Amino acid sequence: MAPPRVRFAPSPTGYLHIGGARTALFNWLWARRTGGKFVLRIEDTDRERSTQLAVEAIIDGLKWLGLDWDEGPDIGGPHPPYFQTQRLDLYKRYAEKLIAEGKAYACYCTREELDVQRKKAEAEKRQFRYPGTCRDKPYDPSRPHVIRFRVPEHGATSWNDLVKGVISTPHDTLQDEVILRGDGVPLYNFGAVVDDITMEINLVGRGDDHVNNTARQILMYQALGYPVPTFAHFPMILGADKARLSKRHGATSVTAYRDMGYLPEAVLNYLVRLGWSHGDQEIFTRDELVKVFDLKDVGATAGVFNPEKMAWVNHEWLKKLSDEELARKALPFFRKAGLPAEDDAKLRHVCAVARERAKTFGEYVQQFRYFYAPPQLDPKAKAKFLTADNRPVLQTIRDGLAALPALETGALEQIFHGVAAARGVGLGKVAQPVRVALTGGTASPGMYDVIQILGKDEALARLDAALKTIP
RNA sequence: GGCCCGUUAGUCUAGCGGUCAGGACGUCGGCCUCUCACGCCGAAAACAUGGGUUCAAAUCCCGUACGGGUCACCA
Repeated sequence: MAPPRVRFAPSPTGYLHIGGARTALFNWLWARRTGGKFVLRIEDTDRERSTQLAVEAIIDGLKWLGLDWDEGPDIGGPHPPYFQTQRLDLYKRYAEKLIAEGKAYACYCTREELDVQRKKAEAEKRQFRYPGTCRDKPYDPSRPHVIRFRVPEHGATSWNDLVKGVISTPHDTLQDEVILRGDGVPLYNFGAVVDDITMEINLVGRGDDHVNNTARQILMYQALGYPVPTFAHFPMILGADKARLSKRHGATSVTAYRDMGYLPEAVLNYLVRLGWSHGDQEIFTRDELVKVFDLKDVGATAGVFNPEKMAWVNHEWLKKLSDEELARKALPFFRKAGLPAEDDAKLRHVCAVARERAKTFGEYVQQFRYFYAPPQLDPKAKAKFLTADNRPVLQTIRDGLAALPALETGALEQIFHGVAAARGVGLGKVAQPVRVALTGGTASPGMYDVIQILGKDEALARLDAALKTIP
């Protein structure tokens, strides 16, 4: 069998959506797995909504995820161009071929006329379908017209969907749909078919929402005299309320997750598990996926996007990175928050303690900004721990620290344990007041780490500041 | 509403006629412990429903309910 040629064909009407990213991922994986080709095509025939900005956003998103294409915009390929609006003559040629063979025809009905009929049908609670008014009218290119595809009136078209099995669509649910607008721009079903034919796409993997387009497209392949590709329809991604995932469910763009401090490996990993599985395995590297991914293992049921699990996956990936990698990747997030972080030993130490405690770089900044900015004193923590009773504890720790030549863990241990022993209390009684003084709150990494990260001067300054708040 | 697709714990899923229905996120409890987190141990939690077929059904068939998709000179 010829190596698969698959494609991702987004319409540039917005950013790269989570759902689109997964569609791209499944196609990409299949191509990489089988040694096939992955083609990127921009379906920009909706001129009202398509923008150059969106094209760039989508390309950015794909690149960030590491989903590289073998043919497409900016790199070209054997079947250019890769923007539909630059292929208009092609659609026209194919449409004329259909007209010449009586498989398509010009329709002179105006939008207004059709709207009237549609309204009437609606009023009568009838299903409106184009009645074939112009089916047998002679072709007069000089009159304003659209081109309609002639659909067989009887019978049904079926195909064996790679993920859903056999699906059949009765022809009487179809209509002679418009394939070319008055201005010569193709409609989705026709444009996609002509492009998939000319780009030699032999496996079409796309979202579930295209199932109802498939029969008409198959009819077009047949009318045009080309082999019908294999189809695979991936289940939808839903929001928590089981409605199709949309903005109101929260962040749905891939780049939003990038900006929140997710790793592309993690986003990919989470997405691939939504609708696909490989035994009990949860964490996959890209290379592993390329080895084991199979379209046959894609499930048929829609899945709910679960941000908590995605965060968990990201955490798993973050935990694998070295302190150096972590620091390098986290740096921009601290900077963006206006914090004076540098790619230095301090940041590496911050990341070392953050690694087990935060799931995204966004959380790194949120949870550990006190390493780079004055602590925000939590009133409840202050009331409980920055008390007159604890003054001697803070003072002793402060003096012990001040006398220390270097902030070695062993030395810090000695100070803290010494104070605890002298007062006959547990370490917690000593550490908590200090923690509040140093970080502003009652939850933080271990005290020795915190002190080492802050450095002697800053630690002393914060202890002094805390002592001043105690009457 | 017509047509199409789907239905295993709150969520993602394994299962492909005989399993104590497995794993993961989340939740709860415990251990560890200077707090938090990590880690480890443990718990609760699912085959939508009614009929068939079969010695045997989460697995096959039909109905019902529920959910989703789609019905444009959008994609």
